[in-house]
Amino acid sequence: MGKKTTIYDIAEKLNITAATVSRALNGNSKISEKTRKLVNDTAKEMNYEQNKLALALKSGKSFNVGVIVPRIDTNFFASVIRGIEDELHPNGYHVIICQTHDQENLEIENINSLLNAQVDGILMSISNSKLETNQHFQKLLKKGVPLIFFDRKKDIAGVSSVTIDDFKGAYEATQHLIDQGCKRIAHYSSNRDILIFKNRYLGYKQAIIDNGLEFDETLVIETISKIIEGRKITKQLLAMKNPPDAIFSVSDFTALGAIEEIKAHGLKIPEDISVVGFSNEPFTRFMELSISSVDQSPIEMGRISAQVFLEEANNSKKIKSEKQVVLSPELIIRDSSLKSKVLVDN
Amino acid sequence: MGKKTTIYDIAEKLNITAATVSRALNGNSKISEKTRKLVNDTAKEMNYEQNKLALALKSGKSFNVGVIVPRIDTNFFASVIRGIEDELHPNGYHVIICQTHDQENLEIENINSLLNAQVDGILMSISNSKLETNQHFQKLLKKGVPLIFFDRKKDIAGVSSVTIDDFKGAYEATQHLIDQGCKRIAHYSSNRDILIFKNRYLGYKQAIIDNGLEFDETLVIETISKIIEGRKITKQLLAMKNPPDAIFSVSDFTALGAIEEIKAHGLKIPEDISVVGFSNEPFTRFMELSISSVDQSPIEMGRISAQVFLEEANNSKKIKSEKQVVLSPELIIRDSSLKSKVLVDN
DNA sequence: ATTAAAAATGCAATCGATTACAACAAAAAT
DNA sequence: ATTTTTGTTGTAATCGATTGCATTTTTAAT
Repeated sequence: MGKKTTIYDIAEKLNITAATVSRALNGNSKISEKTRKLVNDTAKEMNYEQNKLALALKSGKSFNVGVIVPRIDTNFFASVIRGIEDELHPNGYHVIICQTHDQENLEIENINSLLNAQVDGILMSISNSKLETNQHFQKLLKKGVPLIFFDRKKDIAGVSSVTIDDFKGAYEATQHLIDQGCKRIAHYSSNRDILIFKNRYLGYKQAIIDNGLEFDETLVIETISKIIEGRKITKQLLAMKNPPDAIFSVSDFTALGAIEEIKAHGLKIPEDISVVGFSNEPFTRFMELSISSVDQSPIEMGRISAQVFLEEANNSKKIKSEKQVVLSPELIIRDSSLKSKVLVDN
Repeated sequence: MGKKTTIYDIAEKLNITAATVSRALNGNSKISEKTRKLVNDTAKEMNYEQNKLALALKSGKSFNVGVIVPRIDTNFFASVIRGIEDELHPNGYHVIICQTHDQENLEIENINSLLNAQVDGILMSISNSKLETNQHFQKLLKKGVPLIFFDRKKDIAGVSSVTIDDFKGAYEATQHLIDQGCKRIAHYSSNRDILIFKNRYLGYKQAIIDNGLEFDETLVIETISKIIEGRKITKQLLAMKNPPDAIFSVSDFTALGAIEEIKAHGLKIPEDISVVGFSNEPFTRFMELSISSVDQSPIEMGRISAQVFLEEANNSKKIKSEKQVVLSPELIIRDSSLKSKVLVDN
């Protein structure tokens, strides 16, 4: 079992001091070319590897960052994490993943746990809960640990964020439906205490108003992102005396449920009812009837979040920079909402 | 900015030694009830939090484990990681994620990097490459760092693994196709240097032979897990003078490509050609034409991998236990391969 | 050949917690 | 009252790397 070699081992072998070895290895101070080469060579020869823990203890930096998401096994979050990883890894950082399962107590636990692990920063998407406390975030700020929100953010002074322009995404999706001739557009929403869902609602509403259509609050339904829920509420809508001729959903999953239910009723998509989802989950692309959706470029979101973190981490601690990056969403028009192919092809 | 309080701060305030504080906090030695309570109370009062880095340096344990996967943004790996997380987190461990992008050099880099970060163990699925070196794994073993393979494993003495019975999964899938009356079953394979793909191939072959069908090597095609590749090779197969009447693919993605291509040729599924995939990716379930597939229970796989790690980590280091856990796959029969619904419903 | 200036290296403390071992106190045994 | 035992706490080293300051060596200048 190979005991790890330390700088002391190298020092001993070379009859010099660990301090010299350290400096030589780091190329920092003024060390003679001769000993520098000597040290580097013997280090290689002895298979020396810097002990990051000792470094971390001394410097107070662990080169670990925490990432907290509701769950990891959805394409969106997995992709964001991938983006973060891709950006951070070349910079020597490692990513520690935590899941909240959308429970705020787990969110608090995770933050404490990561803090305890001495992470250099935390990137997170807040959990879906109505609790109003910000204590755990304040704790981070007080300790000077960089905190970056992505996607699901909260407006907190001193906290940077990377999101997409949800208002715009929703506005464009709705405008697109209107352009297709739709007049009664339903909106499948979610917990509007969370900014992204609120903004999507507002974007939808504004597009309706700007186009001189009637805004009907009964067509706005708050639900959760599950296929079965999409079916349920669609069934209810279709039973109305005056059912909608389009659906704009904040979730691809409820959009899928809607499509299933609409088909089950023998109605045609997009002719009778057009559907647009949100998130551009992979499955929307290769369905038999592909689903229009709003892309959030999750990998990009992850990369940028990581960049924002790196900036804050490298900044002189004094300057509390707060950066709000807003990415542009991209409406992906597919079968489920495209009535007039000719118009687009031209 | 709250400077973290250390055991020295507590010691100073209480006019005792840091050693005593440490002992009191850990409840280990024989410390008088009085001082123990006193220490614990003031610790709480001063918001003391143990510095894990110092502990890690002293003990050599970081309570971090590394997880290496080809990529994180696929449902299978994301789900495995979720299982690992769910199991490890309650035990005080954190998970550090690395991706290889299926490049062996990155695999080696990641291992070194994790080793450098002093992880207490590594759980991984090997990268898809034909390189024959095991040096980086041997290095881990030599250092006594527990290594656990999941899904994509290699047979290395001293390394535990958690996989599914790929042979069985493939055998059952093929048997199912035969039961449906298929006689010429193609097999979309992948790099068979990787055990899981080799075993799926063998399971497929055995089922063919056991049922007295002709085994035709030209129907076995090695490819990579992409929709477009599935389309390509399917196009070739359909151009044969004697095309297959079924396809068993080691990947849901190539299976999807096959389905697209078959439809494009005006053939019917499953009547003309039946299709079964592998992995039970979420999209297979809610396609218009749902795809039969073999479920690998990824979350379970992750959980068990984590459990195996915990056992090894807690074992007296001397005993080099090697554990091979094999989970049972589950064939999920859906539209793409079910010709005779009546038979099943009865 | 001396001395001043510059370059290279050593010394020792530090980061925060743990733990043999020593030392002291209090209680028990003689 | 003295010794032994037991129970508590202190001392100091350790984990591995970094770094301000002191010291030595080398080079340049007089």
